[in-house]
Amino acid sequence: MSLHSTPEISVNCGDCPIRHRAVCARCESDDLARLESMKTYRSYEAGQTVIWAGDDMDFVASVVSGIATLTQAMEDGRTQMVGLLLPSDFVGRPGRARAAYTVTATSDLLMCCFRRKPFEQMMASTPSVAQRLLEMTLDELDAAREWMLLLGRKSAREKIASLLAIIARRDATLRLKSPAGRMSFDLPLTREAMADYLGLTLETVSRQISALKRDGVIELEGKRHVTVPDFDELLAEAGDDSDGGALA
Amino acid sequence: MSLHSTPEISVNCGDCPIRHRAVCARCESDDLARLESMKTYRSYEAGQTVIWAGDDMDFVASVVSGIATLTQAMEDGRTQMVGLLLPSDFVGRPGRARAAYTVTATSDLLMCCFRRKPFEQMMASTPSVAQRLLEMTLDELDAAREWMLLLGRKSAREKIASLLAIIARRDATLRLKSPAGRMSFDLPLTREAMADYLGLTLETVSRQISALKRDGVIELEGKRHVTVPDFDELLAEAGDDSDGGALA
DNA sequence: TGTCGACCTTGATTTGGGTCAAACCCGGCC
DNA sequence: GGCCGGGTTTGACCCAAATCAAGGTCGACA
Repeated sequence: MSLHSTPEISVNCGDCPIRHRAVCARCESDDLARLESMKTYRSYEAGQTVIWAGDDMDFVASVVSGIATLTQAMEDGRTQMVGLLLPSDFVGRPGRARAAYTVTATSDLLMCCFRRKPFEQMMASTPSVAQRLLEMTLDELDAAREWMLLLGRKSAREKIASLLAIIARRDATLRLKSPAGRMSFDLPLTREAMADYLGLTLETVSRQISALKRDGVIELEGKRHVTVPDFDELLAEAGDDSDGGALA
Repeated sequence: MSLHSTPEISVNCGDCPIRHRAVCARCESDDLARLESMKTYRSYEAGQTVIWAGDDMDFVASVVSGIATLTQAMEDGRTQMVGLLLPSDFVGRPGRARAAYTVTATSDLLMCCFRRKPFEQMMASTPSVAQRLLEMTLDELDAAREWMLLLGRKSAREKIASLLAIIARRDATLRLKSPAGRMSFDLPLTREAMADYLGLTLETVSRQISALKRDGVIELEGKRHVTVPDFDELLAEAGDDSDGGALA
């Protein structure tokens, strides 16, 4: 759709900010050169749809910067977010042309896209790419299972606390700190997107955020900036203390 | 725990019923020989726990026959099933010793176990094993995402209909038929296990099954044998007609 | 043959979160 | 400055599913 390619951007893979975490993390210089020959950057504005579920996709991609979501919808319009894509996360499935989920840019988004066919050939011949992708997929599966516990068994308040803990933890990781004590961060999602993530309505999300604020579990500046006075208390509210909950 | 090894069983891999679907599906005869040197069979009785979340696991395994579940629990006892393991499904994660989920045998269960270390070495050196495992993991991730939509957005009646459709579809696959028209099958799960799968209570499961029966969407003989007069009607009740919903 | 214990069903009641509706906040733009 | 619109909050009410509480069914086993 209305994507505007940005051929002017052309980072050298060696300088790429996601070099050490993305699907290419284990590649040596000759593999990188091969990847470089099949890559293109594409950028999307906040709110734009990257691909619609059911559409054909002639590429697979890594998120370089920004945030995207994977969502699934029922015919009557109910939607559920099934993936939250952060920098270094992988989009698309080698061997499958048709997109299974709708991908939407939640913030401004830059993706590093690889043409499908050459990428698939490389997967077959270069074990390091397949091995890295396996590792990333196993991590995503763990995160999906954590998320299933949240969707199936947690209360609205626990769901909100869990989401805030996930975001706080990720934010800490980016700043190379460990999550503890007093922390503050911006919410990268609207109330509606949070509701889609958590299997709630946006009104319930709003009410529970207000309740957590009233109870002193969080503080708010504006609608998007959150301060957590005590991370452990937030974890207790989330229903899992000593938890290694993953991200996307 | 109280697992009784069954060294007497020692199927030749070539004759194995899951030979063409399991993690070894793509192996040639020399790879198979190598796998054979690291494998042991273990069997469990219905109801036995195979591994507790948090325990160390010195093996990875394939389900040969029977059904097992992966479940996750909160401290207060709430539990959510996060995986349903059918013959050919893989258990464990290469590179990780500590089990992330509790694995329980739902029926009598036979597993083909590979010692971790040799299996991991083989993963590194034999691309066909890693590639097959990647494919299986991607399928599981798709199934997990389908399941997330179910948990987050479907009504109790839709959840039950979805589960019945999944079981019916799997059963048809095993009999090499395509799911359509009148079908009948046994439920491999208790009401409680279904509730854990669907994020419901067992009372709600029971009530909704009764309601579907009352409405003629299903017929019951005893408590476990189900007949679906019209598979398309069941799919409509599940909230997704033209759906390719995967299994485990 | 009786009874024990899983497993399941059904009823009465409660409640958490959904729905509907109104209003607020705030940045952008005329 | 006033208006507009997306995002958000809050309130009143309702309903689907949870909870609490009996009972029923049936196979196993003494």
